[in-house]
Amino acid sequence: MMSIETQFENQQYKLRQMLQILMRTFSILEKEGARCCSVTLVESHILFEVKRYNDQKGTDLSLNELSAKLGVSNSTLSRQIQSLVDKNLLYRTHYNNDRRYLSIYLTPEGERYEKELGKELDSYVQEIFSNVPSEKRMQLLESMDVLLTAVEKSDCC
Amino acid sequence: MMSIETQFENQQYKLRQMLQILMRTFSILEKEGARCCSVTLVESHILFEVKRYNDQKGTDLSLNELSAKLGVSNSTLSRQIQSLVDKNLLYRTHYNNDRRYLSIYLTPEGERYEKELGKELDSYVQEIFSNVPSEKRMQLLESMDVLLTAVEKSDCC
DNA sequence: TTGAATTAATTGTAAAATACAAACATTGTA
DNA sequence: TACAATGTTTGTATTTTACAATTAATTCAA
Repeated sequence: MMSIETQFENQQYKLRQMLQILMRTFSILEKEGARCCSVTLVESHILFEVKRYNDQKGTDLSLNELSAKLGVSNSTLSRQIQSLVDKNLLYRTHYNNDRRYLSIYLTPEGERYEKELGKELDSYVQEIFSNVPSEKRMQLLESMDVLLTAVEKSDCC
Repeated sequence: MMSIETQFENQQYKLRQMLQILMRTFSILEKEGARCCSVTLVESHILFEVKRYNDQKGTDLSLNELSAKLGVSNSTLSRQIQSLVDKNLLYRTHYNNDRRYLSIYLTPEGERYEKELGKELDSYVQEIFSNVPSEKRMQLLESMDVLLTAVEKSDCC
């Protein structure tokens, strides 16, 4: 009979393994989806995050904030943004109240691309979701929500 | 009142978004964990996958199989493996029954590294899991399992 | 109010990762 | 035995990346 502590450790271990496998699988899908829309993985992450941030917060995102969210260095991000500006997918101007900061937001074409990318990913997720027994679907969504909330509460993330 | 179809679409959309955010967060943790153990992200994925495959299947992994699992080209993987062999973390020999294939497996030191990496990630997951209400934990584990099973069934993955 | 310290972003540079195509090695087959 | 097929490696060029130094804007303090 396992002790409560051991059970807890096992659960964590299992969760970690599942997360690892899931992450890898999904990152491959993301790469493929991005390829289809002729952007790189990081570029797709930028488009996604800029869109999400603008929608949710109603304000623009600075380079510093974005690089922290994406886990890349400022210099890398600066060049990636340049590339997206060149492709006419992003606007980048200086924030008027403090001209050190950037205001980054999507061009109309950037919006289209972001939507396109999302659809590409949705089609993968659709397939996966269709393989989830229908009686488990609500539970899955709820659990993912619980997990995300926990992630947001955690200092490590 | 939403139609059933629209509800279904919304669920997928939500699942996709949650997966995207989760993936990004977790990949940053993985990067950090790998850094701590002075390997790159891809190297850590190699160690993880080789270990997992050997444990589960009891046979060694070929380069072709591994590159498909990790979503990188053969040439990239070949060099990454070389680097891990140089660091004495991987063995790479030719499979005797068909000497075209490689047998890849962890050295004792590789095993230690893999375990170390796992612990690093476990500590992150531990924190996240501790922020999941205890009455939701079993459900979360079950849901992740369901999701993984669905992923494995899906052609796109 | 001016100059130093602080903060945000960019750029110079070098190293690492990556993919494609060609080459190499081994095995299967006509 | 020749040659097609399969798995891996290597040549090459491109891309990505980070660190450190630089530039630009702001804040703070004497």
